[in-house]
This record gives sequence, structure tokens and C-alpha cells, in this order.
Amino acid sequence: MSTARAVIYELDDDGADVLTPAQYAILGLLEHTPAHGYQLQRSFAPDGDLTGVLPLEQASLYGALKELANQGLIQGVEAREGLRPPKTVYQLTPDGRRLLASWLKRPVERLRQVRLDFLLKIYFTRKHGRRAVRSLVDAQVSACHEYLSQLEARAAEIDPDDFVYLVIESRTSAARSTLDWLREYRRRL
Amino acid sequence: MSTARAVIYELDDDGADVLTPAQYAILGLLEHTPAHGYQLQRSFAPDGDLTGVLPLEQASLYGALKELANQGLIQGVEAREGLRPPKTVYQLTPDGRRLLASWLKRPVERLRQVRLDFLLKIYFTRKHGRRAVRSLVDAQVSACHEYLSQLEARAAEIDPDDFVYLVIESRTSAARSTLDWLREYRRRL
DNA sequence: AGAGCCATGTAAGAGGTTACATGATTAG
DNA sequence: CTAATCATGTAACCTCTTACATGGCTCT
Repeated sequence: MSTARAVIYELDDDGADVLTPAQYAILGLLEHTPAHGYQLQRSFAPDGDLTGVLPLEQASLYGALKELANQGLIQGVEAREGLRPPKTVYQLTPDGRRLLASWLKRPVERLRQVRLDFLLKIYFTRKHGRRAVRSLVDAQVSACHEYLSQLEARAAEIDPDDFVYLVIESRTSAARSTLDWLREYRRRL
Repeated sequence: MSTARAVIYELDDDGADVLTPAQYAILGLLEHTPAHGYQLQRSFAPDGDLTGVLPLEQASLYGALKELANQGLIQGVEAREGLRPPKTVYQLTPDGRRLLASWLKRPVERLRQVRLDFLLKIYFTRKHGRRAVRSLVDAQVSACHEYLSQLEARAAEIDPDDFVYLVIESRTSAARSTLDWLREYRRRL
């Protein structure tokens, strides 16, 4: 309990991710429909929606569920059907719901997260309607734009023959094309 | 010894990476000048060339050196200066040299490796002259091009309203811009 | 009767990070 | 004399992955 509250405070402070992408994904999947481990696993399986975005082994999934329950973000209830081994059906707690909501609103910080965490956020935000998606994309565009400015400022200070320049340049080009892609996506929304 | 040979065979078979990027980087640094751990550390330190490309903790560095020595890819000789604690100066073995050369020639497989492993290869290949760099970049352009074709083929089979389509599209755009960057770099060589 | 699905977990190992431990030399 | 630098390592911990263990149910 108190651990979960501490988590929320941290979030208010610096807005950093306190869970792994997989853990947020689980919260997202539980937002509208409670489920047990095996059901969740299907979302990450070869023909599930999240394949390709986020591979998640079965062992990691059950580990994540236990961890989320420990932190008071989800709550499990045992359900029995006949003589089968009991399954634990999980649902979000208020804390979990808050944490998910704050994660969904926040754009990702690093460029490489755009192709993973950001797409994940889009996936769950879609269920909140187009306006929510637009606002997330806008926030991400701003974040990428700022990142790009920082890179360009750094590049200006470096000798173009230096290896470091090549590295920065590579990142700059990646940031620009990510920005282009985001804007194009935004345009179509 | 026999371990190292097995490694070489594996390489000939499927051309997969058998070492971590950090380990290859160490081989690369040792190619022309033998060095001890503390010297190598400087290359990864805040003002070293490889900062930003490959962060490497000191504990990991010494761990990697031990592992490379175990595999017979580098060989260490103890050196003493006065009463100071002895330092171990490492140099490449013939096996290590072969493994490095084959890694340097090979383009990276995954898109996300372009911004790390590939730049690393460029860094070391530069010391072999412009022709070597050109040939590496050409190989990488081909690899990316093939990857892009595969993505486009997959995208054609998917319903554009599906979330998976968005994922593939994101990758496609990343692949295209990587390819653009590579070609632009190649043009300037 | 056997294959495959439902459903959950443990165990072992690899790899990486943080922190600590050691101790001499050099610069200010 | 004190701080920084030289130089190497160990120990505890965390996470992730692979593999195995369990056992009932459903369909053919």
C-alpha cells in the first residue's frame, strides 16, 4: 500500500517511468476487462495485437503480475471452475488506474522509445477516442522537437571530422525522420 | 582454445554475432595498440570517442576482458612498474584478429543496431582506409534495402485499420530514413 | 487413448549494475 | 598533506530468458 503511494508521488515529481513497458501494457490490457494470466498471454502471442511491439515470455508475464499486485496496482481474485486448477483474475486498483492514466498522457523521452513505448500508448489511447490520441501525438511531437533542437545545438559545437559528429548526425537524422512520421500520422487523424 | 575455434566455426556457419558489442569494441581498440583495462576505460569515459555510442561500466569492462581471455581471443601479459600494483596488458590473438575482421566486414541485421553496432564498425573500419568504409556502407545499404522490402511485403497483407499496420508502417518509415542517411553518408565518402 | 489446450508456477543460469575494497602515485 | 588519478577487482543484487513441472479438460 504505502509502496504504491510512494510510486504515485514519484510520478508527480519527475514524471519518470516507474514500471517496465510490459508492466504498463498489462495495466492497459486490464483497464476495461479484468483477466487472468493466460488470457493476457494471448495478447502477446504470435497472433495477438501486441506481437512485434512487445515480446513477453510467459515466465516474465506471471512475474510481472505478481510484482504489480505487490505494489498494489492490481488486485487478484481466485476463481474456480469445476476441478480445474484455480485461476487468478486481476483487475486494476484505483492506484493502478491513476498510474496508467498518467503514463498514457506522458510522451516518451528517448527516441528509441517511440517505436515501442509510444506505440503501446497509442494502442491503449485509441480506446479513449480520437481526441485523446491527437493530444498524445501532439505532446510527442513537441518532445521530439525539443530533443532535436538539443542535438542540433550540440552538433554545432563539434568538429565535423570528429567521430562524435557522425554519431550526433546519425541521431539528428533519426530524430528528424521520427518527427516527420509523427506529423504525417497526426495529419491523418 | 577449442572454445575459440568453435566460435570461429559458428561464425562461418551463420554469420551471427557471438560477442556483445562491448566485447567487439574492446577487440577493435586492441587491434593496433595493446592496452590494459584502465587505458581502455578512457575510450568509454565521458570525453572518450565511444561515449554516447556504447556506455560501459568499469566492472563490465574488466569482466569482458576476462571473458575474452577465457575464449582465447585476447592474451594478457602482466607488467610491473615500480611498486605499483601490476597491470595486465592485453593484445589480440590470431583468433581474436580473425573474429574482429569478420565482424567488421558484416553489416548489422537489425535496424536498431545501425545506431550502435554499425557506427562502432565504422569507427574501427576508418583506420583501414576509405575503401574499407565504403564497402562496409555498401553492404549495410543492401541489408537495409532487403529488410525494407520484407516490411513492405508484410504491410501489403495487413488491414490498414489494424494496429499491427501502424506498427509495420512505423518500422517502414524508420527503415526508409535509415537508408536515406546511409546513402547520403556513402555519397560524401 | 492421445494430442493439444487451459492455467500457473519454479529453478537455474546469464548478464548487467551498483557499490564497495584495495593500495600506490602524482599534483597542488 | 590532501585530493585526484592510476589500476584492478569482488560481492550483492536485479532482471531476463530458458527450461522444466504440474495437472485437468476437450476434441477426435
